[in-house]
Amino acid sequence: MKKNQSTSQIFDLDQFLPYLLNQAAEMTSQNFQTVYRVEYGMTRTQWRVMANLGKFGSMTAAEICRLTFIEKTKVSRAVLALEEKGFLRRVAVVGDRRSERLSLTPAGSVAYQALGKSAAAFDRDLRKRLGHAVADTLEDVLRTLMVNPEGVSSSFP
Amino acid sequence: MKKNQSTSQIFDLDQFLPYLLNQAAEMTSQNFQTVYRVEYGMTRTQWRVMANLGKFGSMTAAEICRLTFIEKTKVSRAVLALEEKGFLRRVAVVGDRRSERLSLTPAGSVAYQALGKSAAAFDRDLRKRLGHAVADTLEDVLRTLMVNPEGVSSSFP
DNA sequence: GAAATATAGTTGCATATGTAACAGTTGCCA
DNA sequence: TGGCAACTGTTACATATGCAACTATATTTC
Repeated sequence: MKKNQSTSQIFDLDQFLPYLLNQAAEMTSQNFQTVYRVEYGMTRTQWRVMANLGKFGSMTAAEICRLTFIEKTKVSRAVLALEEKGFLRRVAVVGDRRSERLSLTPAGSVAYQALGKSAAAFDRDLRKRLGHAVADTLEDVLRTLMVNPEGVSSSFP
Repeated sequence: MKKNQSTSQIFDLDQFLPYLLNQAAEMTSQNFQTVYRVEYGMTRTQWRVMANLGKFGSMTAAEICRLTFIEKTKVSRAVLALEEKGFLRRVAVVGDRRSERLSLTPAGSVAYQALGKSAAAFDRDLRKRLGHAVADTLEDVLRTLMVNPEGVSSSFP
């Protein structure tokens, strides 16, 4: 691998936040993936949807979209898949026949608890490797970022 | 959206680093995506590969994999696509006939410069929205994380 | 209160991706 | 040397995803 000296650097990848975040996300997710995949035949999207339902109890698909930044078609299909596995149920929303309130079934909750336990163990392991100070800082910053999403998706390009 | 009080929380999504990183990555990447997609018909993977070649001048596919945590088949296909667009060329490595040294063609460099310019603008915009202090902290931590990947992919599960 | 506009969610189709299996090459070491 | 393990990169096939278009329902606006 040879460093490129020729071009005047307008742009340095190492400072590009979306890129850094992608790397980090990929790096940290890659191993946990095998847990929900081999044990429950779930995809990342399905796990993410399940985790949100586990946390919030019940939500509509649109709420999941807004909260997770996952595309609505991806959510739609994840919901269908989770329903077919018997992990999720839909209940009509009174007063709005467009949307449905989603929640985990008992079986879904059991799976969520089990996965959650693995996830917690994975997270502890990860934090140990990163160092607790770094991990805590990272968590704070990411949470700040999550809390202020308003501007992020607005004006570009 | 109704908060779930019933289950004793073994696991809180808000503290799960891989999840937070995924959200953040998705959130920040979503808009920039349209730039390389509509202007060059490129995918995220292709852009990531190109950006690395732009930065490092020349690398093998395996080096890209190690550096970016992108799967080798994904890299393989991105390389093929970039080659077909005329953005990338392969040169045999002397002394090892398994691998090829990859680099951008002049056309590829031009595209990279243009995308880099857009990316830099996007990043400035993002940092402004996050606040510079937060953005700088985030960058530092992510870079720290990148520099110490050794442990991350090792022991779990 | 009718028409225009916005929203929730799904579907069709092309494309991208993941996993496993593979071919070819190299390194090791007995 | 020979043979086995490790490595680089590609391919096959099933699955997941992205985008646009669509249905159905709500909301706004005049």
